[in-house]
Amino acid sequence: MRKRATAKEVAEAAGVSKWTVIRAFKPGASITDEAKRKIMEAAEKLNYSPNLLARSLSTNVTHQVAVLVDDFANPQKLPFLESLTERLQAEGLVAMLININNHFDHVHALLNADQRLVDAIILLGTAFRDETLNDRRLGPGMPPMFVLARDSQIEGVPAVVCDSEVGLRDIVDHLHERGYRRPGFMTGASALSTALKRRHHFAEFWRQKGVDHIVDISAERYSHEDGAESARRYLQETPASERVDVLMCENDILAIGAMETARSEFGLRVPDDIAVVGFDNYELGGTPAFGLTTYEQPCREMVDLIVEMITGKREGETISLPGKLVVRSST
Amino acid sequence: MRKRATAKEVAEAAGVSKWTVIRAFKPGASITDEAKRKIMEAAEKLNYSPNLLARSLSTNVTHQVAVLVDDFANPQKLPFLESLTERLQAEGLVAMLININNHFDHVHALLNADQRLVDAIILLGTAFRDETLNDRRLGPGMPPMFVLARDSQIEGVPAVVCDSEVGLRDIVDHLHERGYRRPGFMTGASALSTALKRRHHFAEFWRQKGVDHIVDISAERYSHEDGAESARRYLQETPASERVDVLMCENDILAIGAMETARSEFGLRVPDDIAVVGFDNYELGGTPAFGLTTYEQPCREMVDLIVEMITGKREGETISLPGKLVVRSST
DNA sequence: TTGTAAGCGTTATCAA
DNA sequence: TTGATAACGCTTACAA
Repeated sequence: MRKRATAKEVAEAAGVSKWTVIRAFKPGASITDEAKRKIMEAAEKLNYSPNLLARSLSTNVTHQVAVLVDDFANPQKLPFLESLTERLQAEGLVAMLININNHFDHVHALLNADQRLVDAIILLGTAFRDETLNDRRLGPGMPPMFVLARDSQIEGVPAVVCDSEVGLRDIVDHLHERGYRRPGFMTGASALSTALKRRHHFAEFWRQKGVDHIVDISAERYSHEDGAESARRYLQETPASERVDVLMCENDILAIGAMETARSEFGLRVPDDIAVVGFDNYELGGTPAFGLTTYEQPCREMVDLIVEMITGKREGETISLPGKLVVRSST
Repeated sequence: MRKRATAKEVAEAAGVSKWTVIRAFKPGASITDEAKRKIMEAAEKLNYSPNLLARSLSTNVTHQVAVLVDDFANPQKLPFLESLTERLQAEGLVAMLININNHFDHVHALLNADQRLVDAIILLGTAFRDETLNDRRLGPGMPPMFVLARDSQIEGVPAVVCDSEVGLRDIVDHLHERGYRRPGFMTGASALSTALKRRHHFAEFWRQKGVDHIVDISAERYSHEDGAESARRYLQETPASERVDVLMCENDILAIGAMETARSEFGLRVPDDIAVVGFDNYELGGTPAFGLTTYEQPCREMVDLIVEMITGKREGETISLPGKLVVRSST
């Protein structure tokens, strides 16, 4: 077991008390330059740095934030993780990445984060069932929770999301203008509130344009294989004349899977035979091979807001940010 | 500030001493069933669970592992993060995700992990400069380090990597058999040892087949835009008759960028006019649009090995695992 | 089996 | 400015 130098040892080496050493490492503390110099010298020699664990035990602040993720198939997670860690670290916080996929019990993950005294818990786009938070194992004293990139109607849990209402209106406006009139909607896991909400807005805006019928297609999960598979099923069982002329998919990965199947297995031209729209603006959707029309989430701004809430620079509240319609060749 | 119940409070509620409470929460401890029952009851009522921070301070074991990542542009990071967190959590460990991109000082990240007393540090595919570890700020008592998915010739730092020698031999054998004779190699950041090594093996195996000249193309970073840009430059300044007939790219993302540019901007057919090979077997490379021939890293096995080393179930040593050639339509 | 004392390395608070 | 005391919540070792 490695051994770290302690403040006490540095104190002895520098000929002061350990409390003076502590002060030397505390930004605004009152200490003479001379004492500080001696201490820093001894500290460097002994390779001392404060033990953050002990500090946390005293202060009850860990500067750790748990980030719960359940869906690693969505490449959109990566830019979110990048921005999030970057912004957190800039605030002196560090992210504990917690995988809550099927293998793990969500409640257990929350309890574990609690036992580690994290300063906050972020649910990053997780398919969290609202009931989870009502589990009796979860006491009242949990760390503050925040939802990022997924709707939360959980009372008292602030969420920062991309405004699906504005987004879908923009999309439907665009599609209608382009002349599409037989829309379909592909969901990834339709039991989730986010999916339902997007589906709802999509239908609603089409209704306002006089289009009442939306074809529903559902994929199991948010992977391009599942997108491909559900598109395949739909195209197989639907004669060409009755097919949708535009397929809106809940995210880019599903859209790419659907688009690829339509093209390679059914010989359909995109967008002439069938147009495809995604959501998220995943990087590769923009390559010429796909040219996917999509809606871009304001990832950086969303992360900024969440981190401001966590650090207390901003009141915790649910915020919807508008994104940006990105029109490409698939529509 | 929220208040957690302590062992002492539970002890009072259950009418025992706090040490008995501790024992009730310690797996193999000697305690009567009756006492344990009473304690668990009181604990549940008070919503008590052990404070892991305090435990760590005493035991000097945090069950936390720092995972350093610098390149979030590579979607391959996601499956690695997924497997890694899954395996670590199965062992009762949790991952601290630390972003060490340009904005952050690598040495500082290491020191911070050290101050948090992490049990180990994993460098996940990071472009770590070997000098970093020689920084004088880094004392001898750092937590054990491990390199995952990138070569490390750092003394005493075990690495688990995909064997690039075997991989490149398989690739070159395949390409030669297909009749390609004018190979090119695209690196993402050629100063890195991994890139140099792959490039070296690629050239070496071609030499064994009697092909001595390799065209070098270098991209700035590992993004599909950079892959596209460097392919564009090369194709612009090279007459069709002198071009490579196969382009091996250091990873799939570069390959996809290059392939797309060749097709959409230069009207080249893949693989007839130019074949393209990637490395990693990134999920979307397999879609019909790309059909990218690539080499698959044994992600799960690699993670398994690293975690076994971390938990001490296996001696720490550098291990190269063979991957799997995945032949698709791009060659 | 259970209780006691000492210690982990810090911080907060107060006295000097 | 500095030193001392108590506390954070747990673990280990030992005694009852």
